[in-house]
Amino acid sequence: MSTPLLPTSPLSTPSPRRLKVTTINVNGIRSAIRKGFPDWIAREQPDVLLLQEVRADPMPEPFAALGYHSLWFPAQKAGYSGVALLSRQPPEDVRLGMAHSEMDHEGRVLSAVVSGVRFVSVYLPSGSSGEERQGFKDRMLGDYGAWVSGLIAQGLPVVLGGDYNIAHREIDLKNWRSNQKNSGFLPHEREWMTAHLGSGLTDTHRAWLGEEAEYTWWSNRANAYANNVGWRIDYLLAAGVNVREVSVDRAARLSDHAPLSGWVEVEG
Amino acid sequence: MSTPLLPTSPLSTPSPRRLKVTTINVNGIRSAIRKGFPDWIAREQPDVLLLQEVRADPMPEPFAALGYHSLWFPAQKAGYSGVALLSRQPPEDVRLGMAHSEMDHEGRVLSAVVSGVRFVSVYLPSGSSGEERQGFKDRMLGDYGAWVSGLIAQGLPVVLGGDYNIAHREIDLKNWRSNQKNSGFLPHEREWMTAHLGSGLTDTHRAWLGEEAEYTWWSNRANAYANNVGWRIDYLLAAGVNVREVSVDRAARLSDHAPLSGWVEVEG
DNA sequence: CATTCTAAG
DNA sequence: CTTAAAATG
Repeated sequence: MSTPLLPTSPLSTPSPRRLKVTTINVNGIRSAIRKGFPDWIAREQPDVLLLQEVRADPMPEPFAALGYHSLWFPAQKAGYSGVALLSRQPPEDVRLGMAHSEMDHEGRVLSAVVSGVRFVSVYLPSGSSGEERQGFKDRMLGDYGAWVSGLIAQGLPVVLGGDYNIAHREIDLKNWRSNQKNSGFLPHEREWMTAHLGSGLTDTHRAWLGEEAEYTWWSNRANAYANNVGWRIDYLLAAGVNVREVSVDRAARLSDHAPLSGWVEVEG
Repeated sequence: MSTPLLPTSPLSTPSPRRLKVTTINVNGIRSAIRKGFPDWIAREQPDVLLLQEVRADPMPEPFAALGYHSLWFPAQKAGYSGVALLSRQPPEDVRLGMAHSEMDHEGRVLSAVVSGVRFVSVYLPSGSSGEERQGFKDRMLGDYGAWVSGLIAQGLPVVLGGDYNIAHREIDLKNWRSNQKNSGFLPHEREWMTAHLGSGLTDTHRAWLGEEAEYTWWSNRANAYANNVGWRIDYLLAAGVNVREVSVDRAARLSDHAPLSGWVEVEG
């Protein structure tokens, strides 16, 4: 993972040619740790981890022992939301939040530069608890989309990983017909997602895996996981950089979401 | 457990000559059920069960299937306190509470007559969370003591079972020296207990088992149970009736308290 | 259905 | 340390 083939300036940190990135909604970092998250990390060796719904205050820390720097942006309300970023290399130009009081009070966006790529961990609101939160979600989509456009315009390659709480297309959930009026598959949410991708982002999962139905989240109710009644609501989106070998680890069972990983090709 | 040896009037319910009574602080009836309380009941076959800290709203009901009538007196605050009485025979002259708004809002006393004996399930307040609750406990001790005296004066035999949150004597807790300033072993609490017993009640545990150190509660902290660092704060007290074969089932592990049982000798 | 936090003991 | 409930997903 170091770069023995290329000369590096004496002062620069040795940079890998490619970085493995994983995004996962952990639905409580404590729960994920109990379910073997540290072992999973030791096995999979991601260079960058983007976590959502950390829901811990304070953040538990078995990650330093695994060799990671860690950034953590909790919600103001204890036990709710919160995102984190773990990286093997020291993160640079760290930004906690997106300079948006409503999003930032709920700990929904955190970003930092690793190996010249800006990584973003994002957890977009759920609208499933009712009208009020759906309205909030809708407003946040607009503001977040604009913020991402601005980020891309800054010129650095960008990798966004997180839980968008939106399935984009019919292929992205098991029962699309019965969910057309449910939050997460509403027509305007899908249209927003199309526009978001249109702002210069690649849906790397689709780009690598093609038109296969593959999900990243299964409800805890009924037997959704066993019956593979799932939704693809977690994304790894990229601008100005290639992400290859994208994969969903359906078997991990670290939370109700599956980890989504890929290899980011960085400048040597 | 029926009374084949004595003639009964045709209209009366057949009465056993003696009743097995058990008192236990279940620290959450749902938790106790998970830990095998129904099996314990099926094995031990108590005729009357006096439960404290039921902490359920609504009361779960696997007890009808075991052949029990059930009475339940919850606190106003969900998930807090609450007492219950289960009996094989239909309970008579049921009294929910002790006509004392503070005690009754917290679901601390419930009583009913079974086989001519008045059984009381009582959960006296803990003072361990601070001054305010200690003050409350102290006031309740006075009022409860007076209420019991009145009950005894009514002439029916009385069996009181419950969590008093007081260890009476030095023999009643492992570390009496270090606990002399802690709620549950304060001098004035111990004196109240002496006076309470003096109002005509027998501490049936001591009467049957003598001066052996035996506890009914072990803190969940540290390794109190394994090290038998316990307190005797649960009692089976009797007035006007004999209770024999009193025993503590230390091995039951249905909650942080042990069930305390005895045989009540009733009129045939 | 699963999670964390809370209050309480 | 353990519990039940609350809020949230």
